[in-house]
Amino acid sequence: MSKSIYNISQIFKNFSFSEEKIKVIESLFTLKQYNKGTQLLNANDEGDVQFYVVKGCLRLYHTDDLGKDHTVQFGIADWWMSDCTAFFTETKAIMNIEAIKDTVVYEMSRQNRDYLYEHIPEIETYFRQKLELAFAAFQRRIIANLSQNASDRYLNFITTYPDIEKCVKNYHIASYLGITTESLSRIRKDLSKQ
Amino acid sequence: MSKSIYNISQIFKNFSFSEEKIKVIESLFTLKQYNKGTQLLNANDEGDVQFYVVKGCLRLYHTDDLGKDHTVQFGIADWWMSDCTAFFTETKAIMNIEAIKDTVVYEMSRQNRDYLYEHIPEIETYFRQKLELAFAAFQRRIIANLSQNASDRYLNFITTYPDIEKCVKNYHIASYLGITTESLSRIRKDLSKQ
DNA sequence: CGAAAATTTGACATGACTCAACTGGAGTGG
DNA sequence: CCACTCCAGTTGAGTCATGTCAAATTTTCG
Repeated sequence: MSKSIYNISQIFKNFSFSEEKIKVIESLFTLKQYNKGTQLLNANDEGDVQFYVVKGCLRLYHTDDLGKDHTVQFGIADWWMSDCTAFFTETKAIMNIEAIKDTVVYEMSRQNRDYLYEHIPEIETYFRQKLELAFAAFQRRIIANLSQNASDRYLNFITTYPDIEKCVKNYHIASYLGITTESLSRIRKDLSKQ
Repeated sequence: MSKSIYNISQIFKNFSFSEEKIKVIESLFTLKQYNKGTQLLNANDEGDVQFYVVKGCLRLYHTDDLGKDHTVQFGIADWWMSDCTAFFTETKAIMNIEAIKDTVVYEMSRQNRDYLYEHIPEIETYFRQKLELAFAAFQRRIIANLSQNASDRYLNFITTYPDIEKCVKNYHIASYLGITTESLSRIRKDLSKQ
């Protein structure tokens, strides 16, 4: 059996699983490599897969009726990413996921997740904790969206997620902040004056 | 022992717990009644309590530097409510919770939650599922905030949460949508013309 | 009924958008 | 090494959605 340079156990580094359990988990995750620009999920697909980012950067976004993109989340190393409405409620995807850098992921199907929940209870604890932190972060994002102007949201973003800023184009940041690229450009100009 | 008209088992209606387990759970939840206008949580409090709304309506909101309120969530019957950043990361509260109607809740401390996770694994499944749905809803809320104008967000809100609309003042809705009460008033006027 | 709270209205200000044009850099090929 | 193209980012002028502030009106409730 060939040994990958990537290892499942890094995902569950806070849990000490036996070799045996690791093997079970390994058999239910699929390691994949996507080139920059590749779509991993499209609206109306079955959204029955979750992605764990090992390396690179993914973008989760919604395309509205006018064809405009709106970025919901970026995903870099050690983040999980999915259209949660589709994945959790077993409906078709309403969002898209694309690789905005060459990216290595582990994919896990909903079916395999259910199997793991049943056979390795710690997995449920792991995902419960991940969800708790992600949900708390989204509550804070809602507050930022409601209470800050575009300039403050931009500053908030680049200080909260400096690692993401390095990966993404300005037009991605604009789409995440809910502003146009032109506005972001003007904001950056104003900030650089001071 | 007096029998309350409220019952823990309604919370876990999808789980069939033994009488014994129900008793354990019951001993770890505190039934409380709050009058309209009461603060259940204030920023800088220990945010180590979660509220399950039995009846009434709660509002989770953030107060910014200028003293303005921004509503993160409303909670009506069968919803859980907390400052998740505080509750999950064991930090001080950054949000406030108030009763906007006379409200009956079950309170559960973080400590009691941990006890339950350890002794009744189904509880972890219950909260994992609740979190999944709540997180998916927040992903959709982010999309709405990014892609819709104020009028569409208002229509979206009142059709998605008609039960909440009945409970809350227009200025609460405005604060949830991220607009002023004056703007909401004008939006309602325009919509009523058609 | 009367006071306080909530909502509406008007006049004006402003932050962000739109559209179009322009700049600059990265790559490509002759 | 230059010319060309493509993509990302910037700039300018005008517009629009929403905010601000003050006042009027309506609703709620003791």
